[in-house]
Amino acid sequence: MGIQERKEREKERRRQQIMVAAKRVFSSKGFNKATMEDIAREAELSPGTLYLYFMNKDELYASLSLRILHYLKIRLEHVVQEKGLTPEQRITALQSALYDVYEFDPLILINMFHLQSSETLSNLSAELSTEIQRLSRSALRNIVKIFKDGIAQDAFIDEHPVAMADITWSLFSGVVLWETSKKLLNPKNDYLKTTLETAFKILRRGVRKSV
Amino acid sequence: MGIQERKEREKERRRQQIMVAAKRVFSSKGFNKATMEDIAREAELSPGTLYLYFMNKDELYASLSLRILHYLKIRLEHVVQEKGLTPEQRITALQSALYDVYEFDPLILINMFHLQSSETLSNLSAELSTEIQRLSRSALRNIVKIFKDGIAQDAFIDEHPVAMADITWSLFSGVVLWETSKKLLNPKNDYLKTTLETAFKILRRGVRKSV
Amino acid sequence: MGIQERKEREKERRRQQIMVAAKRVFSSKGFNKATMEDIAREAELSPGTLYLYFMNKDELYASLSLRILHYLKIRLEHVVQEKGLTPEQRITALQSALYDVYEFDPLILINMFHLQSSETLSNLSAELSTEIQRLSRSALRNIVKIFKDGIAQDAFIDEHPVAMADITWSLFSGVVLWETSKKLLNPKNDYLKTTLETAFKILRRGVRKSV
Amino acid sequence: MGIQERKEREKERRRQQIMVAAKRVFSSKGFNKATMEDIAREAELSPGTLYLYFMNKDELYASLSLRILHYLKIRLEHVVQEKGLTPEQRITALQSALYDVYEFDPLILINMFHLQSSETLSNLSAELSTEIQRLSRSALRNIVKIFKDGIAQDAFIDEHPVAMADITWSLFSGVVLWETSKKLLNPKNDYLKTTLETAFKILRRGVRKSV
DNA sequence: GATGAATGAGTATTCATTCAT
DNA sequence: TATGAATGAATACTCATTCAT
Repeated sequence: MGIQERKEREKERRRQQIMVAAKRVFSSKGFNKATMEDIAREAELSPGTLYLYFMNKDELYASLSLRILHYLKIRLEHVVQEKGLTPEQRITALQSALYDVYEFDPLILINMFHLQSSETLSNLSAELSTEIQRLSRSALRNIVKIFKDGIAQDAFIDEHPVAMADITWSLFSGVVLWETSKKLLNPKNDYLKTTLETAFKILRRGVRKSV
Repeated sequence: MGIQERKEREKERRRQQIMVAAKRVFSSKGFNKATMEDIAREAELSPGTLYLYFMNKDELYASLSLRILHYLKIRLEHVVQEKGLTPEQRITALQSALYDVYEFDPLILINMFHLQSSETLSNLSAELSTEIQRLSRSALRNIVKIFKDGIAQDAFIDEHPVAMADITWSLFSGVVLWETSKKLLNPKNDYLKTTLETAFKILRRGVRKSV
Repeated sequence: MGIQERKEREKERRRQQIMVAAKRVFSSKGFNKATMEDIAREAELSPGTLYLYFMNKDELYASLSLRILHYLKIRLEHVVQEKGLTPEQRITALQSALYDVYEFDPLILINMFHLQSSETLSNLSAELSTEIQRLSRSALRNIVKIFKDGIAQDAFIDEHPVAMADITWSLFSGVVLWETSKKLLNPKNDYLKTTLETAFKILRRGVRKSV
Repeated sequence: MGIQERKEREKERRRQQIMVAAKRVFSSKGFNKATMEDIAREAELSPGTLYLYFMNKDELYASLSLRILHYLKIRLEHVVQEKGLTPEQRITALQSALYDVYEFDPLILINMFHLQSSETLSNLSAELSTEIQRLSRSALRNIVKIFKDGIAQDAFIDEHPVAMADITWSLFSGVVLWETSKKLLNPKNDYLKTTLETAFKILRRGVRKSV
């Protein structure tokens, strides 16, 4: 391992350390109320150091989304590559993958949904912004593939598969947002998992080609 | 018309004037970047005057959500009261009502979805917060009714109708958020309406009781 | 009674109404935290009306001092005019008069002490400012007289009587301020009356010409 | 000197720098009209920096009182510890100590008297508020001791020594307030020192046990 | 006279970011 | 690299005062 590479690794480790701290702080205080000093304290670093690894607060925030998008990408690739599944089984696998993504980092996922249509995108470096879009697209493409295959195998109705992927993703994020908000107001309300199951059950029935 | 009533009306007109201005400013700048002074300027009033009609920035913001929730409530009541519709037709009517709500005020609707799982709820006056919840619940109850009736008439599968209502609402908000965010990144992407149609088509098929 | 005079009286009555309200509000909130609207509400008038009777907040505040200074003036005149008192008895009568002034309006008296060396004097109308000084001087002159007489009758030591009057007034206001502040911190501490008695006892002994 | 200690010193120096500036500004403009920006400018610092050393405006203000109370405490300890003084000489030493305190910082002392019965106490940190009370009490206790000793030595009349200490302190603060306010109105009036001397002369005579 | 809605100048405080060490 | 003290721009909110009715 060259010295260059070692440095690279060390730098990456630091980035991770900061992101872990940022995740905790953003999750508990929300983006606006979380201060850079909060994050620095949580990471046991000084505020100045954060700026050696991230251009600004927005970019630090966005990098968290990146992390979960990475995980999403990988999980969806697995779903598509899994062998021997019927199209409907593959949707079930997709559902399960999405739920894993939710569990990987529930609060960041929700923040990410916020980020998507928000005021923050303009502050990001072009690089980061591109990367986020690349990952999102890759994820969506894999979902599209599931529907395409289903249609090709005459298992699914012949709707536009891109739209069907969008709908699936919308359904997932909508349920997560809505159930989370209900739970915020009333912590006893924890039906996310069963609601998600019912949602996908309806989805599967809705796209299934009846004979 | 008594003098009391006239004043009441005048006051309500002022509130509307401010809300219209606030809507424009919040829509174009987002909540955080919009300043009270921006809104005052847009409303051709002084900053102080805003505080005669709204306790603080959060409350002004939330009152915009209230307005659209009122509209939602009324629209959904109509859907439920409409005579002579089959359960599936009623879902179609629901879809169309929801789309109207979206058109009534697209940006505020989206902001409201954001608001739901956000940091802002604590600053609201108890009164306003209660009102928001009351309207949301009333809206949901009407959607539940559609599914209950459908099940009672043996037209829909026998899933928990509350969950089905949640899913419908999630589907709607998810599609609106997702399509809007795609459109933000690429303004040519305007598939919201058709995506929503496909989504509800799948939904109707998904809940339909096959013979 | 001419119409002019009736108007004059009506106006004076209104001023009193406002001053009573102002006294309550200033006493409970202090000068800075009391708003003109608070006072208007307490007086069951509109804010604008206050400005028909008082030039501004400072002047309204100062007029309260005026009221207590009037009372002080009258009380001290009585002390000096009372017949057949020895010089020491007259100091006792003075003490009792001052205590009455304190009771006439405890909080305003304290506020008045504040006013005297404060930032507020410049805003007052020349008229009001002059009046306040006129009354203060008249009060002090009467105290001076007591000491002058005592010296003339060879009952008091031959110190500068103006200084002795200043000291008496200082002693009174100092005790009131100090005991009040102690009572603020610990409401059970209510020794003002007895402390004042001891103070004047010492004063009498201090100025008495020993044989 | 450790690095820790050096930092501590540097920090204390900064606090002093700010307090010196604050004193100037508060003295010339009064509490309400002095802005934090004024003070920052006077201290040649930015407004934000002030908040690194003081929680808020009230606390900065109160810290000035603290400074003079420290001085008072030390001066009174000396008076009590001084050897070989008769009780009356000790009162004279007390008078001279109090006058030193006045000269140490005339305007802040006066502000402190104002503060005592004012609206400001609630905003202070518990810590600061406690410290102020602790110092005040310590000061008073030493004055009490002088009178107790005088009584014990049969030099002073047998009045309650706590009351006598309160009266002494009241006399001092009353004279300072009153003479200062007279001087404000008429700058030629500068009799504070002689009035204070007369006041203490009367006090000494008043508490002296005549044979 | 009386009103009270509207004004708008005024300010304490926060916090992302920088930069000398 | 890392620090953390210093920065200073930015802003929600208040309230004495005015003036059209």
